[in-house]
Amino acid sequence: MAAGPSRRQPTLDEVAEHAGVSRSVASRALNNAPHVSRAKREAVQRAVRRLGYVPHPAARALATRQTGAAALVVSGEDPSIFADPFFAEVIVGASAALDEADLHLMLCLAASDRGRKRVEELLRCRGADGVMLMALREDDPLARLAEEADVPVVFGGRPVGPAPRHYVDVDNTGGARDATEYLLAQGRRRVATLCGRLDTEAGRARYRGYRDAMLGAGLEPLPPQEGDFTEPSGAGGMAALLSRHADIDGVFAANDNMAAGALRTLRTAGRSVPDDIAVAGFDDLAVARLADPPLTTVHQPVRALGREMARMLVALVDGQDPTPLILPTRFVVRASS
Amino acid sequence: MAAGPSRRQPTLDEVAEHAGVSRSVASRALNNAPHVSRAKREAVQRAVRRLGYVPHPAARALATRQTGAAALVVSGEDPSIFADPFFAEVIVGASAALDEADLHLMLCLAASDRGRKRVEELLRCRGADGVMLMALREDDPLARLAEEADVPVVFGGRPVGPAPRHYVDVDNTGGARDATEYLLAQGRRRVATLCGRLDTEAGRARYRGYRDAMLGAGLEPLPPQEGDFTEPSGAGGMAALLSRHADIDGVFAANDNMAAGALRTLRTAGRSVPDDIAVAGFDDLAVARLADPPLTTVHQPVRALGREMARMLVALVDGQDPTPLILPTRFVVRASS
DNA sequence: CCGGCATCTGGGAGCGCTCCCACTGGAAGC
DNA sequence: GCTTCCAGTGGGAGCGCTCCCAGATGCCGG
Repeated sequence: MAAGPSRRQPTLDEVAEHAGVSRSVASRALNNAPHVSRAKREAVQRAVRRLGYVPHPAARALATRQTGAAALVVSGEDPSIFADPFFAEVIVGASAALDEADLHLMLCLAASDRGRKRVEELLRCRGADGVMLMALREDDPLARLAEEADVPVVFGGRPVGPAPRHYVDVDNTGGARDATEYLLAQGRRRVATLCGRLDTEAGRARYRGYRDAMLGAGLEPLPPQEGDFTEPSGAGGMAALLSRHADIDGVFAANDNMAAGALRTLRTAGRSVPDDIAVAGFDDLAVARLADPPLTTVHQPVRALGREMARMLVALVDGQDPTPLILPTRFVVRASS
Repeated sequence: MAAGPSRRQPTLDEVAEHAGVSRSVASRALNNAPHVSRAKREAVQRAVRRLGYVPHPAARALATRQTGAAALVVSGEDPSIFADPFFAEVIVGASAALDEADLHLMLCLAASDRGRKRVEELLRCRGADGVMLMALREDDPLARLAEEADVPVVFGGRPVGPAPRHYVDVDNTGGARDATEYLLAQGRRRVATLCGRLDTEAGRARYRGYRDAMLGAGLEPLPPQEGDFTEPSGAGGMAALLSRHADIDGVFAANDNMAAGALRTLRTAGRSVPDDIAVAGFDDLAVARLADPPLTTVHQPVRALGREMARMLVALVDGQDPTPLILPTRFVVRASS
């Protein structure tokens, strides 16, 4: 804005003219392509600097059929799901990796119908060179659309159902098993789980980990108390759990939010943590450290998840065929167990 | 992917041919422009559906000189700044408002040098129809670049220095004053502040609010203990404060993260909250409720902030000249005071 | 001394869209 | 009856870039 002389941006033709070369040569020089003499290459570079030339992305996109952008789509009918700091970390990782590949990041919160429609268009018209898909639920129409679209797609977290060709996930089952086994090793016997949405693969996989650990110890798994990965659902779930099984002495929550909710309910109920009941979570985001007591939890490398999704997408865009990636989790003991 | 027949997307010419009209008519029909007979308009719509036509964004962008996207730039040398849930909320709000205007959201974390350079390019080549700028610090080069760029710019939170033409902010000073006055009204007399970065306007404004309240009560403001809006800086700052002024009985922290850090330090130091020391924060994000004790804090409408930034930007893109907007805060009393 | 080859070079044809403009024909105005 | 007008129409010229290809130049070996 300002009193800025709103003069048109210089075009490649003008650069070429100033450098005394043809448009073709200027273009080649700009893209570090061969077949340009040293002298002309430098002349072009000088002209670029002098004129403050910046290539027009749309023109380039039209000619190359590449947009120079990757999209991160977060599904879910409620936009609040995105407020989970989990996604912020994913974005930090993805953004860094995309920066390295000189790709811009488009963020699509496919919450409203309108939002979903726009994502659909994006997929079909190649509005981005590639798409990262997250937080899909069972039968999410986005999954089918993505598979059909003629665009590289990477899933962040396996969707429910058959595994897609390209995805990055963390070892949900292993992490949940580790956590539950730890609780059992501490001598807890009545261990329940506040599981996450069972229409997500993460929710299911973490529940499987809990169940496997229980069965492995010769114990009967308690029926899952399902929540939606939010703090209130953890608090409510914990209350339900207490009323059904007054004698539980351990809880594995499918994420830290829910574990924090459980802590709140337990505090209200006068149960002491970890003396009466041990609590373990999953994620190891900021809330785990801030909770009182600090949460024993399964650390998942969220930033790396974002980074690896982006890298896989870049590889895909480059015509490679990367294999799915499962990132390891790390069990972290704090005061809640 | 799949076995998808990677056949080219249909073009507008093909739609026109199928509908038995010229490209011009098809274009007009598509854009709901006048001068198209009802019959042909419908014929075009049918052809669009039959062929599954989606306009090519780059071609459209090249012809109209509009990209159909708005960028949200978050500055800061450390990408972790973005992990603050504050930004997630801003994004939810902005995303919803942009959806309504049919604009895509590009997210730029201008952390690395590379990232900043790419933002600069974005600004100069009109890679987006408008730009929202957040988290600028004093003398941030992005501010100057944005002012010079021939692109609508909206600041999220006033930057330090002269007010820009277009910005949305919250009433930082008023909120901070409310909080401090409340502490004073409770009978606290030695009230300190854990202020935020003083090279940001939010940090300064909240400190001013604290200072004004103290002076208004005839008390001498304590020298600000500066932090960087993170939990650790709140914890460390609180420790420093305690060692310098053992007798303080109230603390206003410039945000909830720092207040949470303060709570942690106070717990360790054996000071009871709110009995020995009352604590108030700013933001009212999730952490405020989760803290123990839950935080008395200044609620700021973060999602609305994002929404209004986006709306202001849309207005700007539409050629209007909106005036700056200051959103009100709301003081929320919880157990920490 | 000339064909052959590698390196440069620039003209031109797109990429898929919008939009200006010149043209048509029928309704309205005198 | 004629002009005047305007909704409706399609041709064509861009938008700014890439990339193919034909031509030009220099240098080698035969």
